[in-house]
Amino acid sequence: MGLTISDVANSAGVSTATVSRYLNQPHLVSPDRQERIAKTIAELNYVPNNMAKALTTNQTTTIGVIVPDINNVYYPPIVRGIEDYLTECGFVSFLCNTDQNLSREKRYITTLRSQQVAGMIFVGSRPSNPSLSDHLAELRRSLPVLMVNDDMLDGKVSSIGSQEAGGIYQAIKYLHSLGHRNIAFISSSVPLNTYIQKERGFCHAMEHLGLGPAGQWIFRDAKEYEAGGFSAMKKIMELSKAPSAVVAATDQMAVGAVHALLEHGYRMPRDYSVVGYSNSCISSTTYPGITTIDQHGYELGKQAAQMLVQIIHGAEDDLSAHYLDTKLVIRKSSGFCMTGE
Amino acid sequence: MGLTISDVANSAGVSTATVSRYLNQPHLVSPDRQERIAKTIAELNYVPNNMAKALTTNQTTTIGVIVPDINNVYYPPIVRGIEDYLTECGFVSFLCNTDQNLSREKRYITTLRSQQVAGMIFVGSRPSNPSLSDHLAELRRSLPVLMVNDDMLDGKVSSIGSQEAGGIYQAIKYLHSLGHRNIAFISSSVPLNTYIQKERGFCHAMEHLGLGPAGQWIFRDAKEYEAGGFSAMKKIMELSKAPSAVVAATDQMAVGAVHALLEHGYRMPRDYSVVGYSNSCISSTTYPGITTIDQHGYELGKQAAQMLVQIIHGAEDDLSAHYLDTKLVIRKSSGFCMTGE
DNA sequence: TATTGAAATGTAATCGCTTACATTTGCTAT
DNA sequence: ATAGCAAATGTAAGCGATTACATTTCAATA
Repeated sequence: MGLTISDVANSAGVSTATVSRYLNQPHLVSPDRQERIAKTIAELNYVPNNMAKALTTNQTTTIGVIVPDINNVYYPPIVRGIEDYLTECGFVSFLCNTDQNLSREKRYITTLRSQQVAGMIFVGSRPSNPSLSDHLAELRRSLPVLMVNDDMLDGKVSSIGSQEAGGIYQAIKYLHSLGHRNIAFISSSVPLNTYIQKERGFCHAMEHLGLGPAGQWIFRDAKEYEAGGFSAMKKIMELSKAPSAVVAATDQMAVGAVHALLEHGYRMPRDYSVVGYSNSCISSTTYPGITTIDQHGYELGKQAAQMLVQIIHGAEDDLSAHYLDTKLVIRKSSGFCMTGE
Repeated sequence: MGLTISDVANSAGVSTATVSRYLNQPHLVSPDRQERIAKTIAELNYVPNNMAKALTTNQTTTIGVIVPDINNVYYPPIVRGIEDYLTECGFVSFLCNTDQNLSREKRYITTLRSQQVAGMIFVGSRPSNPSLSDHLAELRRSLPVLMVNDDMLDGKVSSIGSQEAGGIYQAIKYLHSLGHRNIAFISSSVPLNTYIQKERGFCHAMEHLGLGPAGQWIFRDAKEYEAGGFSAMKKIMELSKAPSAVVAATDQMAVGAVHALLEHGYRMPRDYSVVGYSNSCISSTTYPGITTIDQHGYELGKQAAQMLVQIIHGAEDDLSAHYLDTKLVIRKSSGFCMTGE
């Protein structure tokens, strides 16, 4: 505890500079001293003080990871992907939960800046009002920043995400191929870019397939998650012209919808087909398993970390936006349309 | 970017010492200078360099949080609880995933030590071979350390956990009250303390209730999680003397068991009652919802962080082990025993 | 008015490390 | 033998903060 580089230097009978070189550029140290220093370090159980190193070199190997809520099934795979890649590269990550609360986010940014983080990754869709993200564009001017699952600051902050609109399109096309024609979309009125994107994908798909106008089929609830899906589904069931299939903007909403259906005695996929989004763990643990659009969260996180590290190493053509393809995962909540028309 | 305290001092026409005092002990600075310094800091958007502070004061406000896998539904609530409390106290947390891999854990410990963390929290049950945790007892000698959900180093490292044996006892008592007499327990042969504890709770309960000997009713699978529960349940269904209820050591195993039952056409709670452990998100999103033992993960995390902060501030009667009470959460997977005997 | 002491401020050493620059060592080429 | 050079090592300044100690300020008291 509290050993310093000069303790090691003294013990090994060399100068601090030599120890430091051994630690950072071993090839500059003669083999015999390398051995002596190595032995001393092991004996003393010396661990370099990274604070001092950071202070001299003016750079750290810490990254801030800002996430709405690690408790939301959506994020753990992404965070895990980020962490795994960063660890591989010798970085450590600070985890911060904002609950989508702007002032919490700003407070964290200040804290992370004072920690001299080498960069920050913002995970999750952002408010659709772009000015609520101005501070990120500003931040980007002095620090490597990357956004995951939101590209709305295009041209200002690099990002990576999944093809959300495309994923929903995929879902609709799949349902269409099963014979479904009346397809509802469960979204939320919470003003986040992700809902806008997915609704857009829904509208495009419906219109391309000649199932439009799509607007009438979009149901937005003020709540997100299960509760939102549940009450949106209740409204849908009351419609005189009921759809045979429902796509939800998130797996959680899909779960809520499924519960509403089960509660009414409906069965899937006989009476309704339900499709979610993200292939989070809950879509496979529910009964029936929910068909969903896999957004490859873990991979998303890994690539995000990779991009950030590239930016940090200055080896990037700067601003870019990458998109991962989504993949349809078929489970038991969806099937052929049984509504004879 | 890169502003220092002397930039602020110059700008404000005071010495660095005064600025530093303003930042740390404002009452030592006259009101007029406070105002001037505040204004300068705001104008310049100065953020103190915590590396430098850490170096001089020889203490940081960072905590290492070591978790097996943030992607496992068991941990996010705990981590979130930890993070929330730490944030409240002005700390930041490093998140580290070990996958129960000892060398990963040790590597992280070294990294965290070099980051001069003020303390570490180890989340999750540890291997039942106590010598695999010797390094934690050792670590504790030079650093505040706390364990969550494992108390096997009693007397060496403080800990907080849930009453695992008691929780299982609660579950058995509940099933007994519903008329169940033949109750199986799904555990894992992975050598973790948590399984040992829970099996112990199971045996106690069964014997106290006169349902023993309990050993014959314990089914251990080599796998954990859904897969383990699934195959354990398959074996249970093959028994000539089938139980009417099953308790699983984790919610994931319970989910696996439920799937196995559904696959065989059994219905819950008519044919089988199933109970899980931890009240993780999946126990409420499955169908039917799974009766489970709530271990209050979020609260556990909060109190863990609180204990660690106390240890850091030296305000603790040192080594202690706290246990949160568990709570039975009844859902649709359990009910009266329907097996006429 | 001179003295005193508390309050406010400043000066400068220090934390542990890196690194530019200086020095030493040990060859090679003349 | 010796200049010349590369490799290995050492010396010491500096990173941005804190803080012990020194100094200044100024109001209260004699």
